[in-house]
Amino acid sequence: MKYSHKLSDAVHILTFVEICKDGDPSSNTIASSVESNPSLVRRLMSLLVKANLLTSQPGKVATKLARPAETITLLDVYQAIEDNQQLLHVDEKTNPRCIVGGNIQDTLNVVYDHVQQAAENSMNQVTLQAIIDDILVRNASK
Amino acid sequence: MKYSHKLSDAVHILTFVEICKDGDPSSNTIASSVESNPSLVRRLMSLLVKANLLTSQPGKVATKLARPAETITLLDVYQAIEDNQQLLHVDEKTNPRCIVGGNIQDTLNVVYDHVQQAAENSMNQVTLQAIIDDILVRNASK
DNA sequence: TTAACTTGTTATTAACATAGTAACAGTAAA
DNA sequence: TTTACTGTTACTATGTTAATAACAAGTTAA
Repeated sequence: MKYSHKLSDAVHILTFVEICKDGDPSSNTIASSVESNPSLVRRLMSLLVKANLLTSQPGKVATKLARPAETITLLDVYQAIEDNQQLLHVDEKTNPRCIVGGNIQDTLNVVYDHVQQAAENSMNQVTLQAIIDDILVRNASK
Repeated sequence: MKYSHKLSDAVHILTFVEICKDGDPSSNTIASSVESNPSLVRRLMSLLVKANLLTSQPGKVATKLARPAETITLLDVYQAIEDNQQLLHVDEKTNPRCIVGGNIQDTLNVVYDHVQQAAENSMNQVTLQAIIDDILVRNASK
């Protein structure tokens, strides 16, 4: 798919768990909010648990944030979800016998790393709490 | 593809045209440096011409940069090549009747715009000339 | 003019990542 | 025991990109 929603859906899950913490944070309920299916949600939740952003108990509907929403950033979620964390990718198959083909990979890797750093810095400045607050404000002003 | 090489290949083309400007900038020659095929290269070149980064003449091997490499940035190439210019994408199919699903799209769009801006600022600071210089330095130190 | 080459474009196929779905073992609780 | 949930795996469907082929139109040289 051109438009990967994994990050957005993962943020959605975390947000839902916190905002509806007195409700029913089952994968079925969350899936109906994401308008996806429970299995997909569970797969993402599994990654979030492994990254220590969520806690859960097998067989029980007991999902909670593993730590306060103020301490979770968008970057945390990004790194938990995206197995390939690079936004830009070099072409790894260029002709090594050409001046350009033989060096451009290293050159672009450095450049792309800077772009990545800039994007990640931006992601690191957004907390889950800020996202939650914004959602609540938007909801209140409807 | 998970790893799109379009941007890298486009930079490769521009770099090749400039570095090998006294040589043969035909799509065949460039394709052998990119280790891709001439048709793919021509398609990318077509986009670069439309974006006023390259000039060419039908039927003639006469491809050149449309303007000095100092005035072309990675962002220019990115915007010329990537039809969808967003690096991150919101899930546009969330449940509007849920507090979270009904507001998270707007919330994330703002957040993602900031990330995009940070990435594009970084891309805008890299000129094609800087990339060319780096390639030449790397090549000289081999 | 012809022949060989190029660009620019379109169409088709192949490769592959992601979304969606189904299934099932294991756990918890009534 | 029955029900419901989690966590995981496998499979299918969908959609994007890479790769390839083909061809009209322009250029150059013989």
